[in-house]
Amino acid sequence: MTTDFCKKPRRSPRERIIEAARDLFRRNGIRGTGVDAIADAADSNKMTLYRHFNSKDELIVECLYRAGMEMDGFWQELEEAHPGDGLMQLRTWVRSLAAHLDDDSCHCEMMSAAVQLTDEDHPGRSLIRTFKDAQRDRVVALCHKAGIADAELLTDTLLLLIEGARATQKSSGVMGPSARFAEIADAAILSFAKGDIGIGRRA
Amino acid sequence: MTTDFCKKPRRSPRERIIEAARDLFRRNGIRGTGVDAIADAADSNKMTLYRHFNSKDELIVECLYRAGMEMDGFWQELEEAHPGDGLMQLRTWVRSLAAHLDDDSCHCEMMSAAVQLTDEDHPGRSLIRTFKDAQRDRVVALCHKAGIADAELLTDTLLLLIEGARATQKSSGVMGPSARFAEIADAAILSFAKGDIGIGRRA
DNA sequence: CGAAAATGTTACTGGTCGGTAACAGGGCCG
DNA sequence: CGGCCCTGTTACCGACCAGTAACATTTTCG
Repeated sequence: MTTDFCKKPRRSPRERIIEAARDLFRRNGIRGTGVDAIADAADSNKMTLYRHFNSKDELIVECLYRAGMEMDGFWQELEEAHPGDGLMQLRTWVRSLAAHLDDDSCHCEMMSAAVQLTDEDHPGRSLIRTFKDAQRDRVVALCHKAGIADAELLTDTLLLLIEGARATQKSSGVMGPSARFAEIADAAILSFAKGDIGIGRRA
Repeated sequence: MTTDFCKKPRRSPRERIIEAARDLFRRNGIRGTGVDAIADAADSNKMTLYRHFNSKDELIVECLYRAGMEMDGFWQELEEAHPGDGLMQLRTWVRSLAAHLDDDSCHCEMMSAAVQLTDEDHPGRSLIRTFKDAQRDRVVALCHKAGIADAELLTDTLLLLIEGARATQKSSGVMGPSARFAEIADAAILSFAKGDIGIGRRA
């Protein structure tokens, strides 16, 4: 029996493949990543990959699903951290997103996929759409709970700022407009919370 | 001599190739578009393409350059339409961008390219960066001329909203948050113009 | 242990990719 | 006219792509 004191129980090939795929998709793009490279990075092989996923597209969908689940988990953490305090959840959400804009590993898998999956019928597109709609509903509910008058308007304002921050970070770098995202978004939240019915528009 | 009453002087192969490339890049993505398809769509051939561009990457850069030039031309039109009136130029700019969010042919070539050109050293990336920096400077100058107190902050707010609207339109559709972009952005401009020093924050 | 299930290895297919060589027209201008 | 430059055509290259078949190995678990 060999010493196994440093043997970490390796995750299943399936998990390794998904994780490797997400990483490569982020770094090299979806179309720029071949299944061979994924299998290799996962320390597995192409056959095992195709035993778990009928096609590369199916793997793409699974990756997007995981990304969505992670976001759902984050929403849950926010609720547990500030139970019932919608305003605090909103502000913490924004602050946390802003923290990810500093490094280059921007986790905008949904947006990236939306740009790269040009086929209108790609199954990943409906998943993205469903996730985004659900996220919008959730933020609207949170705004309502926070006592925001026009919850939908603040929601759309924040969603535009967030996606804009992610996109701008990719094109203008970390010192571009996205550097002031936290400041701008938080000001918007506080403005609406104070009774405004739009950016700087008093009721 | 044949009747040439309907003979439109065809543009040069070079122009046709660039135009076809931009169209295909928009519709099928950069990596999803092959040079054969470009040459075919341009009603030309691959050899002529490679006589004008040493590589596909060089063609990509030219396409991005054209996109930037078109934007520059639009800024010029704005100045001519509302000479000296920075505030009006800003608002018209926003309104015009919003008008393009309704159809699916969203002209976010820069953002799309920034996502798809994953190679950090791709020559297109520096072009995008330079263009975005110049655009930011221009908007800042316009805000100053419009008498905005914190010109930089309004600029970054607008840039985030704009890029966010484009990105959101691709992931959430035309009925998503981008549908209210014009309303949100115009409110931000008016808020800053009224003396606010941030979204809803009075001096 | 022993069998079944999961995983790994090698080699292969047909197709597409970016890019090139050799050659054949075609319009323009002296 | 005759030469020249631009354009078009065909065929090809090596590399990579997604996906599969056949077989060997390891892991899991009754």
